[in-house]
Amino acid sequence: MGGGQVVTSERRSRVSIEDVAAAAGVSIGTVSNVLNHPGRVTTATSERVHATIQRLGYVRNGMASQLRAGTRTAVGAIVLDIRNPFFTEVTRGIEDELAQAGCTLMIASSDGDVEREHRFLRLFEEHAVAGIIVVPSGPDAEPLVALAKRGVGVVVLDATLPNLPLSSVAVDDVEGGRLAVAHLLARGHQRVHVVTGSTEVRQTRDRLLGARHACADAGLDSDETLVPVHATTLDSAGGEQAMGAWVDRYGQVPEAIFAMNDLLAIGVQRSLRRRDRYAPEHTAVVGYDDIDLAAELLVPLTSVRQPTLALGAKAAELLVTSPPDSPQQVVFQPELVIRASSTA
Amino acid sequence: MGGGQVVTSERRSRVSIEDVAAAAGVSIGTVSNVLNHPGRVTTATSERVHATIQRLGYVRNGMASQLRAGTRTAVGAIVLDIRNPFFTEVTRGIEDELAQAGCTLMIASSDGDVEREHRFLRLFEEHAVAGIIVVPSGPDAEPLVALAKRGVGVVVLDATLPNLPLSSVAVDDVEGGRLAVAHLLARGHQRVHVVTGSTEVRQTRDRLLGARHACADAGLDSDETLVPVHATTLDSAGGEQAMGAWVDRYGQVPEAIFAMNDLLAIGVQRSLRRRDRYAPEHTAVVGYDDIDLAAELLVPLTSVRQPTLALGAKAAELLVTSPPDSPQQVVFQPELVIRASSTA
DNA sequence: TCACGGTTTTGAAACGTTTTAACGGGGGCT
DNA sequence: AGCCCCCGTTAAAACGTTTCAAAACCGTGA
Repeated sequence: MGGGQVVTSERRSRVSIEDVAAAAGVSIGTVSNVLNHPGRVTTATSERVHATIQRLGYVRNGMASQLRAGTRTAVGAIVLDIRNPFFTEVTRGIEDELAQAGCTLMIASSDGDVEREHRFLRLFEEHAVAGIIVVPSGPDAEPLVALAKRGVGVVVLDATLPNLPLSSVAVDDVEGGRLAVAHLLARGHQRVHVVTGSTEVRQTRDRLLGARHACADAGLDSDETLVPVHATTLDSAGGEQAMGAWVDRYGQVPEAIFAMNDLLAIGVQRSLRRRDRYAPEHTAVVGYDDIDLAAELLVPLTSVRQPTLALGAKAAELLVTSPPDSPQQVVFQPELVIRASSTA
Repeated sequence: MGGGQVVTSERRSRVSIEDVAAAAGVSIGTVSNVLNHPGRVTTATSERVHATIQRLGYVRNGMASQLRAGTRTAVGAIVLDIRNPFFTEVTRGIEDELAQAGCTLMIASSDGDVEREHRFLRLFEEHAVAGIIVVPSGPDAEPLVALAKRGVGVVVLDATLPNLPLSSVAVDDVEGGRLAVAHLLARGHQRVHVVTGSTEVRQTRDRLLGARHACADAGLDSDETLVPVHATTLDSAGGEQAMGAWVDRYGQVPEAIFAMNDLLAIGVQRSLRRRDRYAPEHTAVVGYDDIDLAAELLVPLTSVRQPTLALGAKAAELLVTSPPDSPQQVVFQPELVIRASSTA
């Protein structure tokens, strides 16, 4: 052997377990044992094999390995928008928890597009992930149930599907919406403009419902009090565009605005500012998520805080531990963080 | 058939191509053909097979498929910090470009930890990705070269490794550092405190070098002009901690600060503000990356803008198109965006 | 010396696909 | 009628592992 590794410059096919076995003068099974059951093998052979592996630069083919052993170690996560700090923070919570179980996370962004979500679901399933943590883009949970039926672990994140056999982790969005709007009403505002994305998304619907509860609690007619403003995307550009269009159309600025997330709220602030129409003392803005930077914006943003890390960690925990036939539903409570944008 | 799908509640093993073949009354090969070479098969059988697939809820096992066919469709990306908007933006650029090639992206965050980076490199290689786009955490590129030698596509992102056989995409960080510090010096500052992460990271070293060039251009001794302040993490918490410790120790506030990224800069602003020592007219701050929110901070942040989307897209393009034996190195130019944090 | 228990090692089967070469059955052509 | 060729289909080999039953080994006690 000695010096044989120069021949390895063969670019084509990766070196396989068979090559290692041949070079080390043992059988394929032994090499496999060295890798997977170190106890079953003499330290002498173990060392020899390890040396050979090193020398040839062998790397186990995970496809084949998983195909045969059925071990699934990767977990997929589908979030609504990877650029939203809320989701990356949640992602962090998931990853930390998964690391303890020896799993790794691959992340995909559905951009709120049901089509894309389905594509990624299929992709992950084809790649035989151990499980999928998904923030649903639409109300139709049927594909998820089917997925679970086929034996893939599924945890629904940031949504509750009460009468379905799926584990889920969520924050009480009805309460969040109520907190936000109750705050605005308590400060004497008569009318609240609500900047939303698609109302297909459950978060939006629940927060709107909470907003209506707040109106009812204050003895107001919610249909008169709440005015929807529709944004096409859920990021700052979407908020800017939506509020800008509204202002341009009606020639005035709302007295109170509740945005479905902080990025939208920031977009709202931006659009008013660009038009020289932003006076925090005349226009109250409340966001949602309480992203890290909310406190340090030009006008610090009042926002509904969600326990992001805990949310992600719990989702991962459920995925890893909970038996598929007894799904569990966890709901966290949100918290209102009051800052200058609503109290100037 | 009708109603037969209820029996599918068989929880255990997923339905395989063999089951479909049996149920449809054709051979395994034919089912495979229906899936992969629709042209080779009669529309009649095709329809029958498709119906069966639908009925049984068959999903192709990607592991086995890739094992046999060698088709690799997934691409891995390892970034320094997934919570940094700069990287998620780059990620978006990658994904958009990859989508055109029919590939999908899985993302991992190394947190600047060489150990973690290696783990993910190994993981991706084991999962037989088509290629890996990596933002290196350390100066040692040897593992990457070895990886490329083994036939995995590798593109180095946000780093240039001139004398190595790897494609890379980067922004001229020397120029970026020069721009930032030249701006501060031009505004009459005598001393610039530079908030850095690990100097192992090339970005840091290059930007420091650029900073020194700026000093030289201004006829100043860079060792006297530039004062390093070390942060342990590259996020806002790291910046806050580092600058806070510095201020507490020396009892004064620097006149000019150049932070290695915007999150650090925001942390710096936060730490000064928390101590009631932040007066933008007395302390100039310049960040790096020009994240989306930089313009809308309490004190809008002067920053060095990098072409994030183009960066990601180019990396993906190189990965997909460039032949492994003729690596290509692309360098973009940064741009200084001046705001109130340095000109109050 | 031999049978024996225990540890290492081996060979072959299996995982679920894709692929290739062989196969059979119709036309169209002579 | 016979031949050939083409098209759709099939059986079997291959992909790179893990696993499991069986074989080889090794020192021991009889």
